[in-house]
Amino acid sequence: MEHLIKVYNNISRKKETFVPINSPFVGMYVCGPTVYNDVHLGNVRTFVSFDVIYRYLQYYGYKVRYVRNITDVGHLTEDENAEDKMLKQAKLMQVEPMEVAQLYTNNFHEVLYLFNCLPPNIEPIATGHILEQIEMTQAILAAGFAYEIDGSVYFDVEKFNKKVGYGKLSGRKIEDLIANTRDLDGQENKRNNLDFALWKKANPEHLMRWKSPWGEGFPGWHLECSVMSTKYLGANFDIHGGGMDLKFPHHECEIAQNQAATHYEGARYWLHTNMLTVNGQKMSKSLGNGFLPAELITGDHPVLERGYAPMVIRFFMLQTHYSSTLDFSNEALDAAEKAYFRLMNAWENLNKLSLTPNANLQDAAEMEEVNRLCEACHQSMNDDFNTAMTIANLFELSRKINAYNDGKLALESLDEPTFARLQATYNDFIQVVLGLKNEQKEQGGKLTDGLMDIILDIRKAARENKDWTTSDLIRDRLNTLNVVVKDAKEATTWSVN
RNA sequence: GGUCGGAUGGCCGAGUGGCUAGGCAGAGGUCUGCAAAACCUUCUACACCAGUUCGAAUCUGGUUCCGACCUCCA
Repeated sequence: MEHLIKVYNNISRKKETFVPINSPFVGMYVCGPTVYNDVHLGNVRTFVSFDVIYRYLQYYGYKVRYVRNITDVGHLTEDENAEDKMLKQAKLMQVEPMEVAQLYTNNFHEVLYLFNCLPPNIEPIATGHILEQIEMTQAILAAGFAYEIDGSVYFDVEKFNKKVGYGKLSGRKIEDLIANTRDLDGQENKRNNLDFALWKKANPEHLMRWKSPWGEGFPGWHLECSVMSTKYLGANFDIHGGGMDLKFPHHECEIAQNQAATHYEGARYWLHTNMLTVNGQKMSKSLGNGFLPAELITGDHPVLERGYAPMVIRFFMLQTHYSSTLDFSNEALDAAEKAYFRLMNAWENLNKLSLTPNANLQDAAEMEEVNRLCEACHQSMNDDFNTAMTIANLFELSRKINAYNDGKLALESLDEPTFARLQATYNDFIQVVLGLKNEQKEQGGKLTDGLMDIILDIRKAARENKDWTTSDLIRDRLNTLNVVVKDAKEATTWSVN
C-alpha cells in the first residue's frame, strides 16, 4: 500500500511524491484575487480546490502554513488607456481605492465563508508590503537582472534567460515570445517587449503611489507574490498554487524574480487548477460570461433555471479533479444536487447506527470490504488530491451504510474496530477533508417540530384505521408546502425540500 | 503562428496495458395500503487511422476537432 502523497508538479510535468522540505511543516502559497470587483465562480473553484488540499495536508498530519494574498494594487486593463483596475473602479464608485479594496475583500471573505473554505493562516496584502517590494527590486537590480529607466524598473528577461533560463514552467522559448509579443501602451521605454515592470513610475493623476529610490510609483504585479511568499514561507518552500491562467506570465515571472533575488525558484511543487467553463468557454471576469456566486445560489441569472445551495456547488466542484476543466450546466448541477443529498442522507443514517458487537455474526469478507473502501478514500486523496475518486469511494460506502440502516445487511457483520473506522472515515472525509456540511439540517425549529409531531401523530392514527383518504390528504397538503413525508418501517420522517 | 492540455456510454465526470469508477437519467425487481426513500439487478463507452504488444480505450506516431495561455484574469 502506498501511503505517500503524489502531486502533479507543473514545473516537471510529472506526478511526483510529495516530500516537504522541513516535514512536518508545509508551506503553501496560493495566488489570491485582485479585489476590484466581486469574486466570480471561477475564483471560488480555485480556492475551494486549494481549501481541500489544505484540509487534506492537515488531515494527513502536516503542519501547514497556508498563505494567500490579496492583490489591492491595480494592474492594467485591456483597454487602450491602460488604466489601473483598482483606480478605474474607484473613479467609477467615487471612493478611495482602498475603499474599493476593502469592500471587495470583505465580499471575497463572505463568499468563501459561504462555501465553507477555511481562512488561510496568513493573508498578506500587496500594499502592506511596499517596502519589501522595493527591497526585492533593489536586490534584483544589484544582481544585474533589472534596469531603471525614467523612474521605472524593469526585469531584464533576455539577460536573465541567457544566464539562468526563462520559461521553464510554461515551456515557452524566449525567441518565440519575442516574435509574438504585442506592443502595449506605456511600455515604450522598455528595452525589450518581454521585460516586465518591477516598479512603475506613477503619473501625476495616479492615486496609489509610494515613495521609492526611483521616485514615486507603484509595484509591478508579479513582484508581490515573490515578496510575500519569500517573507512568510522562505525563499524555498513547498507548494505554490493558483489558477491555470496565472501560469504564464505571472508564475513564470515570479520564478524569474525569485531566482534573480534569492537563487531559488520559490516553490518546489507548482499546482494549477483548471478553469471553469460555461458552454465550453472559460468563465472569466474579462469575458463577462461568469455568474456571481450569489447569482448561482439564488438562481437569479439568465442562464440559470434555479438556484443551488453553496454546499451543492462545492460538492459539484469536487466531483471533478482540480486539474480538469469543469463545465457548468443546469443538468449537471441538478445531478450533483441529487447526489449530494444522497450522500448527506447516508451520512445521517451512519450517525444513527450503533453497533452491539456479536462475534457469531461477524463476516470477514464484509469487514475486509469496508476496510478496503475506507483505505481507498485515503488512497484517492493521496493520488494528487483526487476528490472525484474519493467521492466515488464514499458512495460505495454509502451503499453499505444504507443497507445496514435498512437491515438488508447486518451491521453485526462488522466488529467494533471496523465499524469505528467506517464512522471515522466517513465523517472525516465528508466534513474535515472535503469540507461539506449538511444543508438539510437547518430547518424545523422547535415550533415546527412540535407541530409536525402533532400532524404526523394524527396521520399515524388514520393509517392505523386504514383511513387512507385522510393520511394521503395530510401528506399531499404537506407536499404543497414542500414538506416531504416518508413512511419508513420504524417511523415516519419528514423533511423540507 | 508558438506553448500546453483535452476528446470516455443519454448527460456529468474518474481511471487504467488484461479485472465494476462514481453520480444523474433509463429498464426490471424487493419493500410499501399507495407514494417517497432505501436496497438488488441491468442497458448504453472510451474521436479517427496506423503501429508496438499475447493483449490497448490505456503506450507510440499521424489525422480531425475542442479549449487554455501567449494582454489583466483563479
